[in-house]
Amino acid sequence: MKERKVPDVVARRLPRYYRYLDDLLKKQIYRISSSELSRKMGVTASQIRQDFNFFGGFGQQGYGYNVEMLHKEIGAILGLYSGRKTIIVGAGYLGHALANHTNFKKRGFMLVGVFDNDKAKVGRKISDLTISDYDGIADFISENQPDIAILAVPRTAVKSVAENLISLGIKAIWNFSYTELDEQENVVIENVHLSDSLMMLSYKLNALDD
Amino acid sequence: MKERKVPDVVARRLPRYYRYLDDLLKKQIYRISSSELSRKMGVTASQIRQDFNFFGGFGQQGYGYNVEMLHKEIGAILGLYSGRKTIIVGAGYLGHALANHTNFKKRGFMLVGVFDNDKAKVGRKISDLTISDYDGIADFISENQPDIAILAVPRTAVKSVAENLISLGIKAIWNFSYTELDEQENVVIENVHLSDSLMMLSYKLNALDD
DNA sequence: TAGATTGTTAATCGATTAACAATC
DNA sequence: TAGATTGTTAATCGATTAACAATC
Repeated sequence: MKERKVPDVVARRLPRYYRYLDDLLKKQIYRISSSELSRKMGVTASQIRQDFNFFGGFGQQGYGYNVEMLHKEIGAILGLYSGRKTIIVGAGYLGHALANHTNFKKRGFMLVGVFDNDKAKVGRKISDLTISDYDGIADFISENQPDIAILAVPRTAVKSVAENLISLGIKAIWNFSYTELDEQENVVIENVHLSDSLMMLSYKLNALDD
Repeated sequence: MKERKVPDVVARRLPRYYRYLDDLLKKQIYRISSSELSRKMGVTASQIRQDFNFFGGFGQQGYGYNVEMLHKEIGAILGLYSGRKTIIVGAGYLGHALANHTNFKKRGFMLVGVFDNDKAKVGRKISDLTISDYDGIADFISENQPDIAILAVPRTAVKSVAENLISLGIKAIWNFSYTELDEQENVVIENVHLSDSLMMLSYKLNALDD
């Protein structure tokens, strides 16, 4: 039951633990030891125990970990299943892909709106929602109070859209544009750089021949 | 001019350096010191110099770094601009989004084919390519010898498609499905877990209120 | 109880930062 | 040359691993 600040490196491992626990539940495995899990995940049992103990003792000596309980605890730490209202801004291919991302609902996020400034798109269906005009987003936000905005807009629009959303009360931005948004007081920014990932793949591919 | 093995943590910083150098060139800045760059990027100058020196001395005492040269060197380390032939498997929204990803071409990857097993999609245009039938992929690969495959297929199909592609000679897989592909001898796998990123955002949002 | 496995402390390893001599 | 800034070594810091006592 530690109160030390959680190192970033530990926090960033949580989603992966969560996925593996998901998997175990799907396979109806309800109990696991740190050493079994370490074999599955390719990390050390020591690291697993250290990591979990940043958040308190989830295990039991002589027994191991209860998968359901651990899954629930880590889900809670990650803030899942709290029904965060989420909107998507930008209904291009990426916006569509993200709207249809099934894990989304499964993780307890509530998609409540999709917006685009292209009048031709407004009114069309995306997943089970209707695309709304970006012009009306201020009213929508003040009425529905969503927390999270997913930005799938062209890079030229990102900065101004982000500023607008933040001024309207959005608390977290998941940004898929190449343009990196800077950290801000009281707003969570998560920049996804798909091209970084592709460059790493390329790097590893290059290294393969050495 | 070191020959030490490059730590993973250093390699994973390269794409970010590359992006910042891109930016500098766009702003017509052709010379920069480690301390200026450190201010821009929010890292220490020491780290920047250490990182670059894993790959050899790119700078000049008393002067700093030549941005164009550094950009080119890091690009080469990342294996960019080598015209790697790339195919996309799965022409859903995500496949479309990735095909239209402009950075893609800009980084020197050549998109040479898009495949889907849905006959209704075959023949349609995506970016400047025509969607081909997945049934013909073996012939295509043996003829064109692409290196990289981007997998944007449903999770149920990932494992079998990946195995098939590898057996046909694909050297690298950029996998967007939830199902994680395991490392393999002589094949580069890069798993993109979008939901991990969303979970981290959620975690940080949760932590905001503490 | 005996066996198993955690929680936690201590040891090791590696990464980051600081400092400065080399040199453009 | 004098000033600036790198490349690199040494010091510090933090993360990972090992070990084991606590305990279910």
